[in-house]
Amino acid sequence: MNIPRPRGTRDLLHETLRAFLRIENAASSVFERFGYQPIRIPIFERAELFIRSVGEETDIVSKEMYTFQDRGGRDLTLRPEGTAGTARAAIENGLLSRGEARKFYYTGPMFRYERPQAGRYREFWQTGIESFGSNDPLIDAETILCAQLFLDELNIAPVRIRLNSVGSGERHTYADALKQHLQPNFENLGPQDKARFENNALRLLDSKDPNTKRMLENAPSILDFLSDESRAHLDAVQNALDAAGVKYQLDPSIVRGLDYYTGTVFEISVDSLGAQDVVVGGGRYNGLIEQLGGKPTPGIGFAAGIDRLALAMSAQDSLEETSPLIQVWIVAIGEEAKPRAFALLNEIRRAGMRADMDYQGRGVRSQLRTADRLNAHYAVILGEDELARGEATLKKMSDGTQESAPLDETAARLRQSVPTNT
RNA sequence: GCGGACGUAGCUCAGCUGGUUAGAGCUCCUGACUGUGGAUCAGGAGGUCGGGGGUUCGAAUCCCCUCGUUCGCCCCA
Repeated sequence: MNIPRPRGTRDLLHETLRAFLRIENAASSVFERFGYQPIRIPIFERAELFIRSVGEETDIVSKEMYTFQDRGGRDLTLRPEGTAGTARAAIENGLLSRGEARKFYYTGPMFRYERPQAGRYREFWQTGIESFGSNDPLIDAETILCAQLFLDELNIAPVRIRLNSVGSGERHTYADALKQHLQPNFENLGPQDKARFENNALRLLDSKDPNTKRMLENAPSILDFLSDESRAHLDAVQNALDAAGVKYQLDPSIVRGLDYYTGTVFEISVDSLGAQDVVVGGGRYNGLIEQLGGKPTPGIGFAAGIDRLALAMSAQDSLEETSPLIQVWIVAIGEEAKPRAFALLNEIRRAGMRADMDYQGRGVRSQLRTADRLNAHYAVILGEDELARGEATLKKMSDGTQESAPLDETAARLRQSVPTNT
């Protein structure tokens, strides 16, 4: 191949694309039931937006962003996630001035310069919701319910929901306590965990090093460091989830990587996926809007990975049969019949059916074979004989039966015979 | 960014320790069936053996580099 696609990008085709479209449809359907309205934001933003919101020290910003200068010398970044841009748009368009909570959902490609593997691409798709303006724990619970219904709608199961709270400022004092706990054994940590110890101690909690895990067994839990307010908020979220019958685990080791998270955080993973198994991640970000220059406004949301959901769907074989691409196939025989067949094709399409014909001058046999392969409901045969009678032959592909219809009634006849919902 | 595996036709793969024009199945096209699909049979099309370099009389096969995919780490959706 001469010019292959860039690493970590994909051409979406066939079943994969069908899965994507189904996921996007389920997303808007479910999200709108929860009162979210669609929003589309730029695919590139000023680099500064992500540095300020996601956090300069995070991996996403420090080594995974596609940042470039445009011809005017502006520093721009291909969006690595959707929350920052949505928050920016809400501020910029004055969407936060009304009293009630404002809810938005987005869908689109995101970009991160990571090492690709199954379920992780440099261009990947997310759909997500953001709710601004309320700090009610019920909104936290609702956000999780929304994610759950979304996954249910796609028949993705079983699913593991994990909940935690990182507090507002408490994560910092907790991180210090964690470091204090591990300090005596610092030399026993692996090189990777030593780096985490220095840069992002909370990350130690999901270390896979068995040695580190052992050292953490008696470590303090963030739950013990939450302020009364944070603790009460978390309790309220749990009560709401319990009341709604949601099965989840309280997991103090859940640490979200983006700096803007405060309080409630959660992740939903699917067992069938392997290493990249988190399909939904989200949480509360009460400081974000203010940080981006808006009035202090609480917020919460989640992002779902469409690529991973599609993988989970094929892994679970929950992709349903799709309707045939073509319902009616026109078979023209001979040069004189072609223009008339072409006109008839147009009428059939105008009558609302998916129809097509051969443009490669192939024989009757081949044309019918194509009709068969495309799973067309009908083949319409038009040759000298039919032209002479002013009729078309309608062949029902499922049983091979044929009937004749006057040319000017053919489209209407098909409209009645072709199954409507396919 | 780190470690491992893999890369032969559109797809799934074969090709023994390097040896003449690189194979099979499926798919596709044509015909048997001069205007009728799904079956069968016959023929055909389709390959820079991921790319580059090296070793050799000779490389799909051995070596190096590179690109890509994949598994794990990391990170995260």
